[in-house]
Amino acid sequence: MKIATWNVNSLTARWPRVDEWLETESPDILLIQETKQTDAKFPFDGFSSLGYESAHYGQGQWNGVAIVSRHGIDDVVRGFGDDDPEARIISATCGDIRFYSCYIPNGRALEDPHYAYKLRWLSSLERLLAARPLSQRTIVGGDFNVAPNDFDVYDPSKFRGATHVSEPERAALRQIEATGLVDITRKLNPLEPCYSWWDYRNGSFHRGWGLRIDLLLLDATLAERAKNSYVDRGARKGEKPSDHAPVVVEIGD
DNA sequence: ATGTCACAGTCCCTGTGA
Repeated sequence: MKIATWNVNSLTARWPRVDEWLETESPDILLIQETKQTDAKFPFDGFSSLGYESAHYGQGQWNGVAIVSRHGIDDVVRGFGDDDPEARIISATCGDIRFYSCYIPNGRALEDPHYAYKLRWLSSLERLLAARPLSQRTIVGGDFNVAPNDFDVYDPSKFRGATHVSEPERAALRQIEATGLVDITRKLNPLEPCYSWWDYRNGSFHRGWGLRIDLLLLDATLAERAKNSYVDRGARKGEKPSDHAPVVVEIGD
């Protein structure tokens, strides 16, 4: 089983790259964030042509999350079931695994109301995941907009006082992991940074100025079966790339 | 370098978000 998560930064703008990537890499499941389109615009037929079923929680101009699967999609749930107006989480069962595709709020700045929203949102995610059945095989993937540790940041000195690295959001992420989930890319690559996002500005990608903020969290059973995990940096190159690269995990039977 | 990309509306530029 090959599973990937990818913030595509507009599926409308990125469809040629997503189409090409699915043809080349042929993952079993792709978790998508920032589709930035309504359900009416979502390319269900395009995914179908590639052999995938898909489910989308779209909003329009901003946000939007999806699950694309070669193994069926059942029991789709959009949002937390609270009053959150933004389309940032969709979950579904594909085969015998429950998948969650998440786009955590950016936060903007520590003093911005959006940062408080980010912390509330992470708390909602923790509650949701803490309530899952112990027997449920689970994969949570997405753009967390949190770099778990300083090793996940190309130059921590440039991020003092910024979002993505603050202790409250890192603590919130640890609480999520404490429900029984493993950050599989870091577990399997303790010595490689594995950055997944590079700012479009400043030539950041070519300078290696990245952050690891896109994560795949696996329950302990799946984590034991995981063989390798990597960032597909090639997808960040070339014509009209997203500012994020796909993060992949391969799981044995 | 405050250096780019994508979106919608004010609609071929500007403001917002990332």
